[in-house]
Amino acid sequence: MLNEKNFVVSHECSDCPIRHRAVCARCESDELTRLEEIKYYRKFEAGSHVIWSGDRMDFVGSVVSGIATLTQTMEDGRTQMVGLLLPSDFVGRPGREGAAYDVVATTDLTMCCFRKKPFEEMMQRTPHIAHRLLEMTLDELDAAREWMLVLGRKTAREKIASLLSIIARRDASIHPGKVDGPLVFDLPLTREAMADYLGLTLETVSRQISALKRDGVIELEGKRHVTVPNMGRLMEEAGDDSDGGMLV
Amino acid sequence: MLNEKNFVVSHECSDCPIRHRAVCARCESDELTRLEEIKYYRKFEAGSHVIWSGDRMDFVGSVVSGIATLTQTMEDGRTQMVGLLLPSDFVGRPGREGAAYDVVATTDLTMCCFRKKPFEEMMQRTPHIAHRLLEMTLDELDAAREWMLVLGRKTAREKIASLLSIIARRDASIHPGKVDGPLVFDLPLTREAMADYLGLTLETVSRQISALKRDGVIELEGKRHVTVPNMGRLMEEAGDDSDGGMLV
DNA sequence: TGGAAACCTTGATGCAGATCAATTTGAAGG
DNA sequence: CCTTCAAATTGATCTGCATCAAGGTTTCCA
Repeated sequence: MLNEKNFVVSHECSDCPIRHRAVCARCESDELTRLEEIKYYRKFEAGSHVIWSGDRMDFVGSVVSGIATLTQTMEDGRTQMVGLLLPSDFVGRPGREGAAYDVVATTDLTMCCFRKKPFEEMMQRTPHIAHRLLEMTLDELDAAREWMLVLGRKTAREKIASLLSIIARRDASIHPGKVDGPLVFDLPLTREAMADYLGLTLETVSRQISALKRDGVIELEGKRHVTVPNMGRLMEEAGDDSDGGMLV
Repeated sequence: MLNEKNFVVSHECSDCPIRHRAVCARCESDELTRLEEIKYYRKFEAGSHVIWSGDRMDFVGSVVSGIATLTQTMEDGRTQMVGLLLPSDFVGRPGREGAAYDVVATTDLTMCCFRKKPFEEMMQRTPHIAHRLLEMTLDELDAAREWMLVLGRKTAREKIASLLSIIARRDASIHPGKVDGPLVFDLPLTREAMADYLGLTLETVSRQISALKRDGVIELEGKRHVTVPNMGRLMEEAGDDSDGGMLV
């Protein structure tokens, strides 16, 4: 299971986002080397579980490519997505034994992982890694709380617009350049997964997407390919105050 | 405004929860002394703002007594509570300039504060403080995500039961002893504040509380004084899987 | 090339919770 | 003790989303 250790990349590494987002913002190169020693890659098929809620979780890591979701489920089967993991997002709970949620790959997924024990030891030795993790956890907390407003107070149409707006902005930040003009992207989620994120049913999601399309807020080609001709308009529909912060 | 600095207490201090919950789990006494030097107390009247969303926030701290809430508001006035601060809870975002939410005292409130700058410097010098903060932030993240399930997927009755169950458990952990038997506490929130937490209207909150009372799940004396004769029953009503974790 | 399975759309109907509207309760202050 | 005002309750009605149901599309594999 835990194989592919000692994967070596150059220190200018660009294939592993954890270097930039999670850990190595200000790393010295010998720290990088130590990280390389405990680093390995894992691949998951679309639909498979990365980890089950409650299971022992012996790694931390970040998404290299693909999409994963964090979900909670009640005994009777009602489920709520509590997080969306896009490339460069971090997963893991340093200092915690078990996983708190199901982590599911919704597309084929590659993750860059570090075994938890040595990662935690490295955290002890290099304080700025702990700071970077605190930073990231605060970001996630902000995103979760922003999402509480969406779940608690927004209408179905606003919820859909909020989700599209998040995905559009995330996508735009991954493929930079082309600052203005229409945004184009593919929805990485099924209607059902969107419903689980938004606290709706898949039928309502479908209807509201059709409505936004009918009203010219978005254009759809097939079921997944979206064009947003006017991002400002979409954000108005989401009920966001003007340019708002990054979610998720 | 920022006065009462250099408040001095003995190192066996029991009046300031930050010592135990936030910072000083494993402090050496000279670190405690340094903390004493930047520590001060602030009092707020019921209904007043501790901080406004977006304002510069130059302190961190923890609740000594009273209740505060974290809320977000949309332009049209819809509001969603995103956190509930009970005694011993920590507020503050080390490394962040501004406040992300309104923090409002819902009862008279006393906070134990540390000026942010020196607090952050102390964090640099004493790694276990950073670890403790990461720990606490992960707890808050869990609570926020647990609450996303409540907001997105639970019925009004389940939402009320969930909130009562959180408050009951928090209250029980503050006043320990009396392990079993009925739990008794006072609701620290108005019906409207509960509605803002639960994504409901105050009328629905009132109706569902009446219903839980009618069905014998809780007993009410006046509008605020609650007795829970059977905690297990309340948690069933909340839809929680058996004994579940601590929220908030 | 055809058939199955997964995914999506659209329609009809029902209901939980919102909204609108009176009262009632209870605490604070004169 | 009476007045006042915020907080809470309760009722009547409305509506947005869920639910139930019936196709339609796309993908993939035989």
